[in-house]
Amino acid sequence: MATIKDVAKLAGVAVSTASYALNNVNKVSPATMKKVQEAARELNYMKNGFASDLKRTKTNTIALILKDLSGPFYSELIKGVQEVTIRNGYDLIACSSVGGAQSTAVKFLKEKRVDGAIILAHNISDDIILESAREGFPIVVLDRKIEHPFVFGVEVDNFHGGYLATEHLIEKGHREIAFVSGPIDSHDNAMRFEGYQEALNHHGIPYQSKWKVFGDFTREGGYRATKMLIAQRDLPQAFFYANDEMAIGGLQALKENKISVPNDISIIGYDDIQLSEYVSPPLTTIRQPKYEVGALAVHVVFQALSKEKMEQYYKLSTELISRNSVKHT
Amino acid sequence: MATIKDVAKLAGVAVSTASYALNNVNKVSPATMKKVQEAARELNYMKNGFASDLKRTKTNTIALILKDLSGPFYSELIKGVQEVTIRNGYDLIACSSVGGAQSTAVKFLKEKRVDGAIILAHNISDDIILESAREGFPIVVLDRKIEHPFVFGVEVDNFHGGYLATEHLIEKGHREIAFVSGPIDSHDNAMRFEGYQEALNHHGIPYQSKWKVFGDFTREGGYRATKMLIAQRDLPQAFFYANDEMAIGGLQALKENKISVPNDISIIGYDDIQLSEYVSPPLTTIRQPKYEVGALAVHVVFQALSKEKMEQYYKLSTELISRNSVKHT
DNA sequence: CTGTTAGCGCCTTCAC
DNA sequence: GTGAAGGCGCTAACAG
Repeated sequence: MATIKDVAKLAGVAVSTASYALNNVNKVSPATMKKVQEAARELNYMKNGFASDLKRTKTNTIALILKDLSGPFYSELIKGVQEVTIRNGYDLIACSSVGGAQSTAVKFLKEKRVDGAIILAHNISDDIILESAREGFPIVVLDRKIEHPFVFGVEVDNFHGGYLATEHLIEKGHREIAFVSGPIDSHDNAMRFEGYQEALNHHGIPYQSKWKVFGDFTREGGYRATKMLIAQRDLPQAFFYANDEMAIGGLQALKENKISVPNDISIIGYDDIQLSEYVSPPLTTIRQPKYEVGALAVHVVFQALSKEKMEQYYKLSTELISRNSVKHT
Repeated sequence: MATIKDVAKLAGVAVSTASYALNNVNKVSPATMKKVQEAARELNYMKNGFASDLKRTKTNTIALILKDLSGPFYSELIKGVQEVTIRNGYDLIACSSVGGAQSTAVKFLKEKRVDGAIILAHNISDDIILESAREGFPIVVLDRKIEHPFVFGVEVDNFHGGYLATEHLIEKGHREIAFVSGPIDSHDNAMRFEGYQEALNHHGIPYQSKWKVFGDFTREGGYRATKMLIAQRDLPQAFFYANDEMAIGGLQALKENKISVPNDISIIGYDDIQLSEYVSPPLTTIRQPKYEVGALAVHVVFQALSKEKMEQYYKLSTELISRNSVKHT
């Protein structure tokens, strides 16, 4: 690799001059400028990004940390993040947190390889975030609440979403409503569950723990949870799945047992992923403003970076999307 | 930010000792080890990743460059890349090429911020790749062919896939088969088209240019292309869409015009994206071994990095997935 | 085992 | 407008 030194030598100038010329600092004569640029081209010179970042103690890039880069769920969110990042002249890299403490994500968090981060990955511990955030390195978390002057939160109102979903089911005449839960360590899941309980409560329906089953946010999990309830021959009138993936798994289980949705049983999901519209029957669900979450999150990062005073915590609202998996009355 | 110097000072040792201790180099007594670690904890020390990369001239991370981070298509591919990368103790970052020459992707390519790259983004020009690849920085391209000692190719056999799809349609009794093309600058698309022509040819069916329409690889494009043909009131017996997204758009157009698939017309897609299975009718399509492509691509990067002698070019095969969008005869 | 020291490649005062 | 020199934070000889 050619370095700036080589370029300077070939062009017959000092390194500093070469640096100025290469960075278009208005300090060098057109003639030398040209000489340097030609030398650079000839040597196929490329600057070493690290060296310059090191010197400037600033990377101009922010990281988006996801549990799993390959999930279809994130699509819209990423788009929001990406657009705003680029519009601000920053670079965006995405990295995954698989591998926990050894993951790429943690490395980026701890080793000052980016200027800020957005996290949606509940396998990254609070501790790591707490340790990493600091002045000049703001972190925004999308799936939890952390008290720290340099960590901010952007969240959708999962409590209200859970409430909405449950109330919708109640309004359609259902009283025995199962809640298919995601992982217990998920804050989002917990809030949805609380919304569910509150709606039950508000409508005078006692909460019964037998109607809470676990599905782990995966399709497979939703399938199994549903099968289990079917096997017990004690079905509720409706299912509220804490996310769409599980609902789709549940749909499958129901179909295999010739239980018709929504005639025999109503189901509702959460997230409004793309598939939900295509599944049969199309899934009634709670839509989250994913794009907005992403866009706002980056926005917050930039605000923090420019040391503006601001809220620590933002909450976006959800919306019920009514399709055909809930009985019409 | 505390630096290693501060840690050394606080622990009362030399920087080198601190460095050794922090990196678990088997060279330092348990006592000093402990002292250093405590000092580090107390100062909330975090190493500066750049500085260490700079020194070692090696980053231990590879980049996956995609046209659009938010596309659902890449899911499986990313998984393949990710698993192999991690298994080799490397880090993976994904970045997008939106923005062309100013994109994050190009920056990473040119500025030696990673040790190798995998590219699936046809808006990155061949020139940039040619300029960037070099000894110690191998690049694997997934969507084109480039001659360069340090760029390698992994491709699925799109020619054969196109042939397979077309032949399937022909075997089901269709002779007038439209080809809904993706963007002209897409190499993948071109190969699929050639496969289509070859199959026609092989079965003695003359190719007619009126049956080639453009859909741009988007759902909207497939919808419009299909509408156009419908408006001309001169429909083929079957459609071969160069990807599933377009096929799904086409399905929509057909449905709106009360043209039944597969009774009135047969359609086949390409890619086997997740949605294809759920659409109605489920889409017959060509499956690409996406996971394998990803896994193989990283594998090639590592081989190149370890200077093994190897092929420049790999080709994986495709498979027909028969569902219900083609007439059964 | 521990300390001293020379850079990695680049940017940026500071003199000229 | 240009050049010399210091240093960003870290690693890895090398010497003790």
